[in-house]
Amino acid sequence: MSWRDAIGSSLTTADVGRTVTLAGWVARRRDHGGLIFVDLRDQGGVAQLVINPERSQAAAGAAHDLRNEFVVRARGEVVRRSEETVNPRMATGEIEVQVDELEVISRSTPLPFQLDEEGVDETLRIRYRWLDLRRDRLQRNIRTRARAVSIIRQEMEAAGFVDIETPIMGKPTPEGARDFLIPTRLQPGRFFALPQSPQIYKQLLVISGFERYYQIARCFRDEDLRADRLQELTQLDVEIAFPDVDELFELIERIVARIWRECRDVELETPFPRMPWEEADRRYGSDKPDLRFGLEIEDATELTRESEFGVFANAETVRYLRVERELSRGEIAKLEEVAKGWGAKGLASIVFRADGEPPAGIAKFLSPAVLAAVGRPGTTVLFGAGDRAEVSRILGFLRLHLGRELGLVDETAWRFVWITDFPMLKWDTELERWDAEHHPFTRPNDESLALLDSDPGAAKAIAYDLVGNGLELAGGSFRIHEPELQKKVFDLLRITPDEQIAKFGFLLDALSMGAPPHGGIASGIDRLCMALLDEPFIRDTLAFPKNQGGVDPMSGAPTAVTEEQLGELGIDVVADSEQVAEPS
RNA sequence: GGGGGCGUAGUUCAGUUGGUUAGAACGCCGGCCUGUCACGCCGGAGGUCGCGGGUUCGAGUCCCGUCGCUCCCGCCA
Repeated sequence: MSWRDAIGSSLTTADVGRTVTLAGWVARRRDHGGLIFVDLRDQGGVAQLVINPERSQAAAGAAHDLRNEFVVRARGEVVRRSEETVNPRMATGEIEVQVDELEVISRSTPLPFQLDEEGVDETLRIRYRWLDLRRDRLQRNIRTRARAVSIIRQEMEAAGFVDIETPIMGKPTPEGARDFLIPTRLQPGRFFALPQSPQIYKQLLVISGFERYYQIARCFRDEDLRADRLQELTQLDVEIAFPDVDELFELIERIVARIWRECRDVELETPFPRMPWEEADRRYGSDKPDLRFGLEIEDATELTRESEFGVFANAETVRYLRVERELSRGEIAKLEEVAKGWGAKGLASIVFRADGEPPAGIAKFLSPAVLAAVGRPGTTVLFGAGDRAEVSRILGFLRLHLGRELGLVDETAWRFVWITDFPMLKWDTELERWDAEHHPFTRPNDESLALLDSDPGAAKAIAYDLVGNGLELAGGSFRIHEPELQKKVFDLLRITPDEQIAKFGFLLDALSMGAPPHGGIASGIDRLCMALLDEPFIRDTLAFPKNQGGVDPMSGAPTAVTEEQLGELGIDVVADSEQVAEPS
């Protein structure tokens, strides 16, 4: 009787006394009594066996076929163990088991994709996520994430923080990201919103006397997804009374260092360096600089002020990147295309030849003194000219692009940095008004208080981000605890007194009833895990992610609902009928 | 809202200047194999080339439209 003939019934007869070799033991899972592989190929298949942790000497438990065709239960005695690893992927030859009993529990249909295959279509992977999660990589990710969260809780508890839940259904906030809205049958025509963050609640809790609050909170933002951005994210949310920057930084550093130590066996150097926002913007064109490579942005505004090149002479800012290579015309043209994709008008360049030939590109418009200042033999200089913020942004993107393209990034490095002294406001050119850089409750530093009247754009906030390898891993600020100052900032943001009361009246009330100075920080755990796990996609730090369109290909959510459901809520769907889904 | 890339078998992909019955690997099905370990060997099934239209004697290949996925810009207090 063959293995297959026996499917659906017990295999005990044919296999009693038979010796089979376990094709591998996944060492990482040894402590969990996890999966191992049993080679039963002489009977038509390879089995993956779950060892019962209580029976370390014997193989017992449910198992999956390597091709995931059968679930079997086996029982037997380990007859040989070997530390030798013959096959790096399977870790073969480690254990041999004398199987006494083998029973087929159930069988599987052929799988929609092979688990040892790379590059499987995203939608397919998410649609069959229960299979995808069987991959070693995903198993590692999810288990490591759990360990990281456990460490976070241990450290927060040890530091005396109180874990407090806040409502998921709250008040819509027109500021900031778009809200996910929730209608309710009891109040037709009215909506709750899912929290973008527990920001106001945590401030209220500190005002209540919970002077050290934390929560691992779900946050929701109805914005476009990216490789490193989710609509539904999990963050460590922290708020304290009488805040101290050093204390907050040390807390986060302690947690991050312990996570990297215990999950990656990497010893991070703490404290992390600090860099004012202006410096990050000037040197790296970013508020989340990737410090794993150099290629810093240089300034040439004054140098080229008298230039014959009108674009430079008239520009507010001229900055450049000097690449340590002579780029070809083709390469430069390609870079220009890429830069135009980011909104650049062009990309002026000069190639400084190592062989002494005269520099090519726009060199003829620049004086020898300028050329000598910016160029080195065997390099290419790429210029950005125009509005300061725009030049900074474009060259920042270009720097990252070149870092990747030219292989400048030290992939083995861990470079964390605190970015501090963010501007408090940014000018919204479209709406022609000031907008909060962080959020409207962010406290200006003492020197900036006076600037709120005279030069709001120059005001600096007590706000900070933790950046790791170019990813924003945490961010926070001190908050405004004086109702008068809060109103003043609302005024600056063009929120009318009526709106202030309608939207934030309860916060202003709370601030007026004895609010201590307070501030905090929040860290996106999904992105933290992304960095921790070297995952290029934040999706793979989650068990059940959605695709880039915000759809769950597994369940099909979001779906249309019935007329009855809509009727109860007092909702009419009036959107373009082409775009509205039919109820399923 | 905008830009780039992709869409061919269950999966990952190939498909030459447009040219006969669209290929490979893995997977699947049948057979053989008592030490395999990406097992091996023999045989087999499986494809509306995303969808619609057009050009052409002839379209997987060229053109237009459309849908989906993906990466990016905008957006993400």
